[in-house]
Order: sequence, then C-alpha cells, then structure tokens
Amino acid sequence: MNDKTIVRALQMETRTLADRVCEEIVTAIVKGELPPGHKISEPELARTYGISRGPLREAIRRLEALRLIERKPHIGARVVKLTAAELVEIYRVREALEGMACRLAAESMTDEEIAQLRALLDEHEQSVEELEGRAYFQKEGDLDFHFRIVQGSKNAKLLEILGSDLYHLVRMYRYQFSVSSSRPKRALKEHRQIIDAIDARDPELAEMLMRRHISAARRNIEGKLENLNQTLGEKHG
Amino acid sequence: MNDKTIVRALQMETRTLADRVCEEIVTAIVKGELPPGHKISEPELARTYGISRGPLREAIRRLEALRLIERKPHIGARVVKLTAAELVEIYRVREALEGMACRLAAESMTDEEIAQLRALLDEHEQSVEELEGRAYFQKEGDLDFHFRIVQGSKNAKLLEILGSDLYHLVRMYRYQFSVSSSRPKRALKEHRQIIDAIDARDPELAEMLMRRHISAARRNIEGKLENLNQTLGEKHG
DNA sequence: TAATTAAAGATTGTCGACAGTCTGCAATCG
DNA sequence: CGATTGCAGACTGTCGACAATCTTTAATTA
Repeated sequence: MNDKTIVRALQMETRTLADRVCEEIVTAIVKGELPPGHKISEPELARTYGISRGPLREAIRRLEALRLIERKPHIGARVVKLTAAELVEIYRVREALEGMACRLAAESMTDEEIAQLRALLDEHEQSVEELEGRAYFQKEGDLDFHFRIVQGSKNAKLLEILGSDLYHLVRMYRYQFSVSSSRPKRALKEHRQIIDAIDARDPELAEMLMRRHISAARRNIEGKLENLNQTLGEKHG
Repeated sequence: MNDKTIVRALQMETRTLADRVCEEIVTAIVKGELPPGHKISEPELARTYGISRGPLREAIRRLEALRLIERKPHIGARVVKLTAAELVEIYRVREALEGMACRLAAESMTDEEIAQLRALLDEHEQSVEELEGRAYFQKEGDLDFHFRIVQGSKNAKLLEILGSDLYHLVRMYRYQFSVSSSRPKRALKEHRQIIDAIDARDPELAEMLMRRHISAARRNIEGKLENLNQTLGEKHG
C-alpha cells in the first residue's frame, strides 16, 4: 500500500485549495502584510492566489471564524482593527481560560510533559540572556509556554477556544507592535513558579499564579496603551 | 414573477439566504430534528430549503464555526455527537468564563440592569412554584440569567465566545436530554446570592459564587452521566 | 459653490455545471 | 467461502457566469 500512503501524503500537502489559501492569508494578516482595516477584495485575492472565488470565499469564512476578519453583507470583508479596549478584553478572557487550564494541567499533565516544559524554560532563559532579554519573549516563545500548558490541561474545548479565537489575535498584536515585554526576566521567573506549582500538583496555586501572571501582562499593556490612546494599526491605514 | 416577490420577502426577513437557512438549521439541530451524528447532505438540504449549494455551503461553514457540525474534507459534514466527557469540558470552560464575567459584571453592571435581573429572578421563582419546580429551569430560563450576566460584564469577547461557541451546545444538550435540573430551588437561591454579590459590588465574591454554582451543576451532570456511560444522542442513531 | 441625484463601475450574492474523490456493491480469483 | 478488485453511483470541491447591491463619480440645480 505504498501508493496509497503516498497519495495520502500528497493530500496532506495539498489538502484543499481553501485550506492552503486560508493558512497563507492567516500568516499574511498576522505579519501585517494585510494591515488592519484593509479591505479584502474577493476578485483581487482570487487572482493573487490563482484560484476561483469559490474556495476563496470558503477561506474568508474560516478567517471570519478565526476572528481575523469581519464581514458585512453586501459590503465586504475587512481585516480586524484591534482597539486597545478589545486587547484588554482578550487578556481578561485569557486570564480566565488559561487560569482554568493551569488548574487542570496541575491535575492532568504527565511528568514527561512537565519535564519537557522545564527544558523549554531553560532554552528561554538562554535566549533571554543571549539576546539581552528582549527579543525572544516578544515573539513566539512566550506563547509556546502558554500553549503547552493549555495542551496539558487535556481539555479539548479549552484548546479549541484559545487556539482558534484568541491565539492568532495575540500573535498579530505582538508582531505588529513588537511589544517590548519590558520584563522578560520577571516573566521567566513567573513561568518557573507556575511549572513548580503544576509539578507540586497544586491546582489552586497553579491557577492563581497563572492569573496573576496574565493580569500583570494586562496591566502592563493598559499602562502603555493609555498613552497612545487610539486604535491599533493606525499607522497602516 | 411571483417567485421574485417571494425571494424579496425572504430577503426582507433576513439579510442573506445563508443567514436565514443557518438559523433554521441551528434550531433544527438544537431541537433534535437533525439528530447528533446525522450526515449533512448538501444536495438534500439544498432541495429542502429551496436554495442552491452555494449559500448552503456558507451556512454549513457557519454551523461549523458554531461547533454544531464537524466537517471532513471530501467526506462531508455530520451533526456533532456530544460525549459526556465533552459536556464536562464545556462546563469547565463555562466555570472559568462565566466566573470572570460575573467578576466584571460586579464592576460594570448598571443599577438598572441589576434591577431587571432581580425582576427576572422573581419571574423564575413564580414559574418554579407554579410548575412544581421542574419545567422552567430545564429550558431557556436559566440560560437567560447567565447570558444577562455575561452581557453585564460589558466584555464583547466574553459574550462572543460564550454566545457562539458554547451557548448552542448547552441548549442542544438540554433540549435533547430534558435535563431534570433536580435542584431548581437551590439554583434559584444561588442565583439570588450571585445578584446580591453583584449589587454589593463585590467582584471576588461574585466570581466565587458563580464558579461554585456552575461547578455544582457540573458535578450534578457527572454523577448522572457516569451511570449511562455512553455518548449522548445514542438513541437517535 | 455646495448639495442632491442619477448613472456607471465594481463588488458581492447566487446559481448551474463539471471534475475529482469517496462509498457501496458485485463479480472474480485464491 | 472469503478476500480482493473493478465499476457504478453519489457527493464534495472547484469553476465561470448572471443578478442584485453598494460605491463612486459626474452632472445638474438651488
């Protein structure tokens, strides 16, 4: 059955046109190539990616489900414009959901997963010192840590909501604002406290620490954004 | 051109065909007319609702975003089959999110909203006594209370997630299982405690009470479901 | 000159048709 | 008799075209 496995592999690569294009547009939005507020023109994007409007509309519907674009009937779709208030709202949701995820992780995470997470933190520490404590935590590293804890909760719904509704928005925000975490060593220390609580199988403490960790990040953002009191992504359009 | 006038009338009701059909299918799924696990045939449904496959696929994609159906490439879509474990997962998420919503509601709810919510609870009490404490809480009344608190949090993201990801699933579960709350007076009392905490502007207490309230409902479900230890909706097929 | 209206252009919503893929059944072979 | 292979049917994915709607621009009028 080698042929069939090969066909399977090709299908995994190709999957469906809508799938592939959807992913490409996601990264384009997250990286800012499609800036916030930008009008999504169906014929234009269809030509760009060399597909018809059918699969493209399918991809657009998925982007809407990911909360990366907003669509209005008979008017069209636009890339979301995150306002400061909405970003704070997202962090409130993260505080609640990831706090619960951390509580469940303290009950369900395997010892092996905990060990791997500690190893990840060691890598982070090295990156923080090498890059003088600014670069790594601004990008995907921090999200890696949080995402693994959500996986450790063994709760599919939590993973689903955080992964599809909030994850990409937070990534977009970080890419386009190059958020200077301004407290990478502090964050790393808090991460270690959290994994310690999980390792100690202390759900209450684990949840509290995670909530305080995210709450601190939220207040950090609130402080920075009350200065430039305008919608995010204004620079683009 | 009677057909065109009919089409006009339908468009007047809701903006687009996909919108209207989506709503109809949602209620069909929630009420069990489309049972869990049932195959969604595009041509069949297109004939049923008298539309083409284009708008129908749009509607199907929205149902997937609402987590009411699951789709696999080149195979098709099926109505979700809630397992007992997934239902418990949903209640964990509700505990986290609605707890946070309650905390925020204690800070942001207006006095008028609080008064209206108290009035709603009075109606509930009357229903509970009239119907000998079983009917109303099994259906939409309880969700009304919870939904209003989420609205009172003034957090659009919370409302979005709870409304689009979890609300319909809980409704479906309640309809198809006619969940005998088995503790309507207890639940009503807890609701009153919660609104008291919100009225007292005590976020910590409000969150704690809501979490305990939902956690109790979860344990209630866990106890009932560990007996019939099988997937929900098995009776349909 | 500014406001209003009407026409033109472009865009979105909808439809029918075609191609590739999966499912189920039957015939054939070991 | 059981397993495998081939075929028929149906279904999903994709495409191009038409109709309805929105936006823009320009012409007209107060």
